[in-house]
Amino acid sequence: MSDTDVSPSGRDFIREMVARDLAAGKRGGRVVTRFPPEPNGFPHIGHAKSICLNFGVAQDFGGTCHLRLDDTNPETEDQAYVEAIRRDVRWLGFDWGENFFYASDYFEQLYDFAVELIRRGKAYVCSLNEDEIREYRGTVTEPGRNSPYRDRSVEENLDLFRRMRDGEFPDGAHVLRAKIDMSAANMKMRDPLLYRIKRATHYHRGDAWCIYPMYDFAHPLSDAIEKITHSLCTLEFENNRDIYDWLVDTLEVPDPPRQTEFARLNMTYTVMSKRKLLQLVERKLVAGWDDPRLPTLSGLRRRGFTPAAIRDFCDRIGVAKANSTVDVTLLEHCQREDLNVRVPRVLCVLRPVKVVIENYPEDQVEELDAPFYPRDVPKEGSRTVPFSRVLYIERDDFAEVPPKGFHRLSPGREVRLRYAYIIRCESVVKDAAGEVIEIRCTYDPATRGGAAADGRKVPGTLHWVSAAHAVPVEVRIYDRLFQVERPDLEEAPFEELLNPQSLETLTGSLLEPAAADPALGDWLQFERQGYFFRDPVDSTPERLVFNRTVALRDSWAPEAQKAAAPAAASPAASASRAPKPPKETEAKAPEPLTAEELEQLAHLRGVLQPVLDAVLAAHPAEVERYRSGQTGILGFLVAQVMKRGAQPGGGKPSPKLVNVLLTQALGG
RNA sequence: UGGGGCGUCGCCAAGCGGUAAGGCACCAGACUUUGGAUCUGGCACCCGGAGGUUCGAAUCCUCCCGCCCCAACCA
Repeated sequence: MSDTDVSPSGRDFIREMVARDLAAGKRGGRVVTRFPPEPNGFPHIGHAKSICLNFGVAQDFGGTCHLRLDDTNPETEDQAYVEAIRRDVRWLGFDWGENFFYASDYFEQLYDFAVELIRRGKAYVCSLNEDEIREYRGTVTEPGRNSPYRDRSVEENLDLFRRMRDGEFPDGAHVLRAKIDMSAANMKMRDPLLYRIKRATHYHRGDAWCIYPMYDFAHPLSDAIEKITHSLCTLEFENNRDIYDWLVDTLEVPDPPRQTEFARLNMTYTVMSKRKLLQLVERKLVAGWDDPRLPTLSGLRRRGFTPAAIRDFCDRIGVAKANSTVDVTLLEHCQREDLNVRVPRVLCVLRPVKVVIENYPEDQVEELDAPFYPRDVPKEGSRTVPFSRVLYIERDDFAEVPPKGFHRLSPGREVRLRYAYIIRCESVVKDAAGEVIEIRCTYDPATRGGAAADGRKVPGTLHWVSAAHAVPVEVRIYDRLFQVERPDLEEAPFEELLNPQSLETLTGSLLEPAAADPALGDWLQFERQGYFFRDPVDSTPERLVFNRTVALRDSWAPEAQKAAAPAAASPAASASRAPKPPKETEAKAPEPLTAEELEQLAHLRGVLQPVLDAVLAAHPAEVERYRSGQTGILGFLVAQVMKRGAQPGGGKPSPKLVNVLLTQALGG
């Protein structure tokens, strides 16, 4: 990208900052970012925000973005997570090229940095135990006390640190600490720990090390090693920035990277913390990391969410510093928008009820033409659907006693079967329990294809399948995992918060035969239902399994609610939305003009009259709005006059006087 | 409580002293062989609150209120 893209107002405050840095000639015009996950869990959509940001900023400014595993704690990390991270970043559509790194590959350099810190008298080996360290740290309101080991000589520190590395001491015997300030107001600066002794096998380095650097030490220096220019992280690291700066400055790292924080993503009806996700998986409240109800990228992928939709979502939520929780309906909207324009429509009856067309010949089968796409989707393609005497329609599409506003089938009413015929319900057959098990209908042979030749209006169109031709499939209807909007704010156990309807498995669904063809692709829209994705794990040619990615918008659902609970709709709800009285614009006592100003005013009026007239003439709408009481717009008009009204002498007119003149001109 | 950050529509979010963008959600209507899609219109006289500066304040100043983060040998 060229310099012309360095605009003062970017898409977000981070891009603005990068643009400013570039414009100021900082960092030799380079932009290098990094996505630095710890491989201790599966990436989720919150990570996607960070991935899109880091790779996106690099892309926008012609820079590069590294993928670096921040693997400094061997106890929680695993190679399996590394694979998941690599796969998911790639799946999202980003490419780190050659720039794939492990912080653990820097352990030797990091060790050297630590030695250098000791040499400069800026780090020491502390032999307090964990509890003592905590105690010496003080509290948020009281300063800490210096460790008794703080003044060890450089030689002693060098020797001890060397022996820590050599494995001469048991775990926890010593730590390396930065020598900063035990009374710092920022708790993070009270001699933070840099290294701890930990005999654990590292998934990547094996047993090569028994001391491991802490995040606060490893992260900034890994950034420095990779010559990162902009280190973007989430808000909870704001306090850590002081250490970051202290380290790169104390070690005199050339052209040091700088850290900038942004708000992490939260989303309604789900949890995002690794701890809670892990808990859901371990307690088997979900089927695994790739459970389609989880916000993990593997879960979303299995559910049928697409990289394009997730990237679009990340674009739309923005990047800012305010903690926020994004409405999951935005994600759903992005997904529908992506699939709408490219997915074939087919007919699938999720919960079937039998329909017999009494006047349709027993053994007749017709092949009816049906396009895959509606007229507003610019794609071609069609198939035929078999029609016969015995069909199935959706159970919900029939009501013996139709609620108000019901457009579907009920006794005596007509309805259109999509691409087929208009039928009328003549009677129903019930079982012993009184449940409708069969709907008896007649069809109108003159309506083949679904069009009523006589122009008669049919209120509803239903999806259907032919009993003899339909393919049985399994359909998994996924819904929000939690029934509360903000589960992260609740203290109740998961069991009470989870949505019992988050998964409904339908084993008796019936798919039209042509739709079983895998050549149609992995995504299908089941008309009037939603977008579905062939389950990549359980679906086989013999037993098709579809996951509902997202339902279609349903403008009947809210109506149906009202119809079901008519008494609940009280007019009281609307009362609170009564029109507010217009705010009293306190007519500030017009500040009296001085005699001098009065004199100027007369003069100004003479000079400015043409300008005033021109401005008022040029902005009739604004004038109208002013006259109708929207007086705030006066500022706009003043600005217009100021712009055009440079006086002959060159000086700008006094805005105060322009204000007065305008007010008068407007009839004030 | 000391320090750091943040408060603009139900949810996100622009705004950088001169007419409160946009999206999602919601509501109404048009169109419709998906109660889908699309289109049109409606949704903040007001920016956490109170003062102040200014011709003019969401933007500047002062005070106050609320929320988040920090006292792991986690990241």
